[in-house]
Amino acid sequence: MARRNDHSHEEIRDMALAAAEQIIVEQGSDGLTARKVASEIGYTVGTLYLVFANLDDLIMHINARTLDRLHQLMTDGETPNRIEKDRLIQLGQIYIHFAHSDPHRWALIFEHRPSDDRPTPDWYIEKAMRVFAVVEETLQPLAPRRTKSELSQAACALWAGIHGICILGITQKLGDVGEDSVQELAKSLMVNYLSGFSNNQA
Amino acid sequence: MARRNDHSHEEIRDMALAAAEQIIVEQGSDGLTARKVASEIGYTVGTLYLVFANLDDLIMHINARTLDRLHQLMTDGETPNRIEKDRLIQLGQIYIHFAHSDPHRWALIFEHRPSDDRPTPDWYIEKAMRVFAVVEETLQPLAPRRTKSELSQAACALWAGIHGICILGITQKLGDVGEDSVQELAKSLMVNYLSGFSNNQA
DNA sequence: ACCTGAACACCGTTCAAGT
DNA sequence: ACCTGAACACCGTTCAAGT
Repeated sequence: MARRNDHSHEEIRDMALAAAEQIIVEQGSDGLTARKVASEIGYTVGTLYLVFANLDDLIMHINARTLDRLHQLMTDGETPNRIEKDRLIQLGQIYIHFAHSDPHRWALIFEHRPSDDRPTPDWYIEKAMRVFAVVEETLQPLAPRRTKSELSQAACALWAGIHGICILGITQKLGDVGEDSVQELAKSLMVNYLSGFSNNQA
Repeated sequence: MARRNDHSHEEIRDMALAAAEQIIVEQGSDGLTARKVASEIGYTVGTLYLVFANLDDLIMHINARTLDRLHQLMTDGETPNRIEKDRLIQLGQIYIHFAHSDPHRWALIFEHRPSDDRPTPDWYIEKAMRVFAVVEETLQPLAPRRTKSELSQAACALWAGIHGICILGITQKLGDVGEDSVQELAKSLMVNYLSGFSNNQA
């Protein structure tokens, strides 16, 4: 067989991504193999390598979609009149809920480590930054006298903190705690951190 | 060939762990395979399965050693006269420095996810708790009026926070920041969190 | 009794050869 | 031109068979 031309490369790409995402959601990253993705879309493995550089490339594109969805969730239902502090806490809640409701796709983002020879592409970094920027913008009104670099450091510390709680919670490294406990821990982190960050500004 | 009896199973176990750790340190977890470990100690793959249940079991034992070393680092050079707040910050520094100086072994602890059918053994959980207890004990004098459960929640939030910063720092998810920036972020997290946690107690 | 090594069921990745 | 499918170089894990 050969020369089927049933689908354009663009179409094959989208089909492969959709199939890969379904595998990830259902079985986690251990279940994702090139052969499975290929057979799911009715092509052979070789075809996948016509469309993606390798499996890492495919994973990166799944992660890009995941970041887009997360960004959507974080900016959706934005209620500008809300008190800023609540808005920040809400962002944390959204993140944690996202991680719990879609643990495999969420975990995939952090399982991927950039190798030395293939550095993270710019389009990917940009998507990651876009999510992060939401936090930074929300934090700003809460400490108006802080410099831009202080704010971005605070957003970093805070978000990494939420993320760490999420990880240890989901991977059960803190014992068998549910989403509610994780939410509480995150809230405690944010409230106490903000108390220091907002009050002690120049 | 067969029946060599050059080493007891105990000895083979130790040799295998040592060889595996060297591979991890030098090549990271991707480089760790049962065949490599076996050939490194002069036995065949099969022998490894006489001594470990599987590769996961072997990794768990490496992680146990890593946790022991981390605990050692955190309790070594304890200077009781030091101000408590500095001691806590020092713990954070030790953790971050540890992660940076031994990134592969550190990462291995968090790459391992407990599967449903093989839950984390008690002896492992105990070792993880022992590290965590150091944080909790150090935190206690800083907020003497907090309840035990508030303290343990705070230790959780704080430590998970440090850990999150560490992860995002080392895996370059915050851009290409060095150990110094990570240390600063962690310090910012601890100082601001403590400010809220100590001052707002009943 | 202790260990081997070959086998099984998989991988990611490549690329000559079919249509 | 487009895709195949067989090949290569690996995996983790098992277990009959050698000494």
